[in-house]
Amino acid sequence: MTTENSNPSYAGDLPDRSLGRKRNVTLKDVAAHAGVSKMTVSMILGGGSQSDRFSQETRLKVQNSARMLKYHPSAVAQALTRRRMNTVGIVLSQQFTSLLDDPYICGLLDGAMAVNAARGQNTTVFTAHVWHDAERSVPLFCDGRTDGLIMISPAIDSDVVQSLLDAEVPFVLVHNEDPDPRAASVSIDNKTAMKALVTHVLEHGHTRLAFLGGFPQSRSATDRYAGYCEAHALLHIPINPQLVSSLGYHYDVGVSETRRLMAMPREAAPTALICGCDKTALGAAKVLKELGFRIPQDVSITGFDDIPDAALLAPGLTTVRLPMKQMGETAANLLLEQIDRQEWTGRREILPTELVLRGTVGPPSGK
Amino acid sequence: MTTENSNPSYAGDLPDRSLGRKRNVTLKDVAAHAGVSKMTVSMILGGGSQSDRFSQETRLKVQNSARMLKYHPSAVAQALTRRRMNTVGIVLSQQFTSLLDDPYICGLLDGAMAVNAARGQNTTVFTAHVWHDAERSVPLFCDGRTDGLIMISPAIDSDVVQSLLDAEVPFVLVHNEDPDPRAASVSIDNKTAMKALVTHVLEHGHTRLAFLGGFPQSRSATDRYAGYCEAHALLHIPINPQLVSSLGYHYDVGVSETRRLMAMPREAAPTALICGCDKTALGAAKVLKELGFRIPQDVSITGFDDIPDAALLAPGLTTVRLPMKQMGETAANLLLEQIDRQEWTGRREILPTELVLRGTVGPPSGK
DNA sequence: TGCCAATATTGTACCGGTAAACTCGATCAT
DNA sequence: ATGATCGAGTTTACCGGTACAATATTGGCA
Repeated sequence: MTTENSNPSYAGDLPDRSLGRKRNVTLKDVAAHAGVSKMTVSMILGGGSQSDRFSQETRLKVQNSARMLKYHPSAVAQALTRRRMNTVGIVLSQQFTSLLDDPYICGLLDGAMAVNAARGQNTTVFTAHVWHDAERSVPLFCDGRTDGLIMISPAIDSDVVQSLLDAEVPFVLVHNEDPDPRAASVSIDNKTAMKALVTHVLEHGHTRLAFLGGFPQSRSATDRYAGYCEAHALLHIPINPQLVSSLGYHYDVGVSETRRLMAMPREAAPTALICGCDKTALGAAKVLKELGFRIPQDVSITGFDDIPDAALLAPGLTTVRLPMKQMGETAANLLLEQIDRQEWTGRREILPTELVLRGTVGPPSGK
Repeated sequence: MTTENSNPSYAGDLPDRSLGRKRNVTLKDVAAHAGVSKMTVSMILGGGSQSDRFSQETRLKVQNSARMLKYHPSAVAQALTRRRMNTVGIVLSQQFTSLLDDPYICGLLDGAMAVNAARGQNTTVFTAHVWHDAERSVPLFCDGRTDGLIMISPAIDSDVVQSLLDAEVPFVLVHNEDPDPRAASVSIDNKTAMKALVTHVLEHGHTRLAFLGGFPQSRSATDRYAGYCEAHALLHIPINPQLVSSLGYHYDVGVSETRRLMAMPREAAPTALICGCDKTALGAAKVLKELGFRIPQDVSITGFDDIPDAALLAPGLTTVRLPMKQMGETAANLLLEQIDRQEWTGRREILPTELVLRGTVGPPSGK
């Protein structure tokens, strides 16, 4: 008799007559509906070992009520007590539209998300429209909506880094040109990669290799240039400064520089074009074809990045593949470790790249 | 004398000796440091009209303390009381990597984010890896970390939509093939767009237009096909079913179908290729060139979407531009309206597209 | 002198959860 | 018989903020 009167005082489906605000179903509602206390519900639905402590009967009662009322726990309330949102933020320094020019970022995001998911963390992505404006973006990063950040950007205002450091928010810099040594970071080894690529070209017998580099302010650009130089030094081949430029990573640069270079007298013109990135290479290839040069019979050409279009070029572009996915994974692991251990490291990871040999490099013409 | 002893009992810079957990600076800390109550701090830092009620002196004192202690309000705690996170979630149905194949999504994101920012809302982006798995993703959407959602996907499991509806989470479907009528949605007018494009081609005098469409399960594909048909009907030109296929929106489909079509006898082969999307058109164009057909002198060709590569084709691809940015803006506005008014509409917005006439359409050869 | 309004500030009760200690009856070993 | 242990929940006190009502303090004015 006494055991029969469960759900005694619950009023039934309340249609929420508080006109204005929307009321969510809370633990308390479920508790009332099931005729138990809040804690009981919390522990049972919270899952894990906690729910073993309750009788089968109670457990079912609670689970039923939760289902009936369509209860969803509030991540916000949970985060408040647990001091943990179980969410990692990824910050992009660009608008999404310009992601199009930086396709590898997507691979990076996928890698990071996969690791987060595997470790039970959610991922959210922000873009810092007003990147330079620390006032605007930093609060967003420090307000507890994420437990840590993966910051993807070649350049970050030192103010922002300082704020993050001050706020003791765990974070990892990815693809940063010159990361703050106090922060964890993940980068690639531009110099070694370019050195290997240029060596590969030199070994085909070329001696006049043009270099269409990025802006000299950019660390990655100078590193790549250093790789170009080292490869030449290694094989004792002199560099002709006239063949070296540093006008940025753009399709149009490939176009204009190639026009300039190929207008040089036959015996001075380069027989190979080392482009700072694939987009430049694509621009260069287009001009080469227009001018009637065959690739690689007349002129060899290389890129850097391995964007999707690189494989579609005919012949396929010989280039360097960046380990995007692996960078994302490394960053996520590095971050989650910091979060779990509650200690900030300045560890710097530098990942190796991979040479992708396709069809745009061959021996120089006449050999 | 009495006014002089402010900050009486505050202990100074506490180095947080609670070993384990990280303690954030809270309102209480600032209050103690400034020698006022929590409420005073909350109201002053909360800004707006509230802070006028306090004396200049108190205000400065509080602001100073906040700055010294590097106080950042907890978005989580604020959200709990305000019942509002001031954050809009954008859900992508794909991995980021495949964003590369869908460049227009980026424009969409930018448009939505711009509106959100202008209306004082933050934006966060999720991807639903396990899209079909409602169990996994729905909790994330209903747990209060966002105030509403913009769901970008051609197809959404009806379970998910139902859950969202049940949870009374405001949301807008974007780019959805066949949106639930109870939900707000933003789409484009595929049929009208394709009709205009095909009419444009027919008006050049073509009579054999191949159609390389998407899968017939997809609403957008059937709509585009309907546009193709209507244009023919309007100009009283019969359709040859042999020239129509529906093998999906892929580069490779463009390649293989074009090979098939152009192998037909001269007087049966199409003089124009209407491709379901730009990628297909790019594949088709490549084959056409390989086979020695000139565009548009021998064969005309059209795309759909206006991806960046479309403009780089030589000659530039005649295609249809989707109003990506505007879609994002519309979606965001629709969503924020729902959030503000706390009422869910099933309003459906259908946005017009724009014809982009470049160089791949001309009169059929022989005319 | 005393009362009211305006000014400046504080106390209290939540928001929706969770950790940890506590209750209460039943079972168990001694 | 008797305290100890155990099973099955419940109570209390927060987490870090905000809304609202309550409380000093001051000055003006009849």
